[in-house]
Amino acid sequence: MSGDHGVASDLKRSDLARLTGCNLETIRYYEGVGLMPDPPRSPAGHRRYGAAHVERLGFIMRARELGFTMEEIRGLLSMVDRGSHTCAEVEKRGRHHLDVVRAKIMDLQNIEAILAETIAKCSGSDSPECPLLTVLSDGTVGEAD
Amino acid sequence: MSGDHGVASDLKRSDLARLTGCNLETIRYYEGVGLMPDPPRSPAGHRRYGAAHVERLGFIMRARELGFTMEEIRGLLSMVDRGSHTCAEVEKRGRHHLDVVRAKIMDLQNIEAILAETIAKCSGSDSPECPLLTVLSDGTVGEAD
DNA sequence: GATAGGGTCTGTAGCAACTACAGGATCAAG
DNA sequence: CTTGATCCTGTAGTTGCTACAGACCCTATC
Repeated sequence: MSGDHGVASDLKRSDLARLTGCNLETIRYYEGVGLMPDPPRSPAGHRRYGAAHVERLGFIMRARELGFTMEEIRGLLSMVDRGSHTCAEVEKRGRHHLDVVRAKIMDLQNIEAILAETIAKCSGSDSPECPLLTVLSDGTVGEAD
Repeated sequence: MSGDHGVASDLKRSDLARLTGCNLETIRYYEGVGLMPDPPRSPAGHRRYGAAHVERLGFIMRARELGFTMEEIRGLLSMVDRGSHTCAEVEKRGRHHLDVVRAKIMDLQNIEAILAETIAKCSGSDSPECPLLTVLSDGTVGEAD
């Protein structure tokens, strides 16, 4: 090997998958939807990746972990690709996403409260009477305790 | 009209949709996947619903609002249909679902914390330097403040 | 009785965001 | 040179709907 500098620049798809933790097939999917660039190919047509691909896929995966949608990621990446990004714009998009995340948390907390409250009233017996079924049947939450 | 008793028992699909707030097409979908029974038909083949259908669809929609999956709802409904349900069993399933909901909340709260912490460091300027982009590029959260 | 406009019927395609397979080509080791 | 692993492509499946096309039917009006 000539010059082992951390990340080699002749990676197979499976190498990229292993290095990033991304699913093998998902790499091809991201290529198909335009999030990852079409990589160079070996003479036999096999994809060859380099350090830049590792970085880009890492970016995508971290964005996914933070719950960004593919459209949002596409937007962020294309700004960066064009070099036209500013902290102000990125922050704006980040805040929007944060709002969405907070809204989802609140939805789930509502659900959590109703479930917890209802289940707390369950007898756990063999009776067919069940507060949870009542809530589902009637929509009556927290009434007539 | 002969005897207007609250909910008529000769409802069209659009009536059922209106009464339950369910989307028109979704009713057909629930029928297709077996959550709703095949309703009786008018001579011309049009679906005719009654009070029992309104109740059942209401059950399904409330369960969906609480985040139950279709498989979970299918399980609950088939227990009730067979009359083989007990509060103990329903509670067990409810608690399992509650665990899932709580896990989702925790995931989202993690995301929320990282996003909020990172965005708080944004300058909001026209500079291309951006803490959020740094996090996405490097995965370095909350380091070197 | 004819017609215009709605509603209903069926099957099917589309959405997000992947994941998994089938069937063939290619590579790397023994 | 053969074997098994990996790679290639295209396509279908997942969850839970939603929406459309094109054909039928129902009701009201003239």
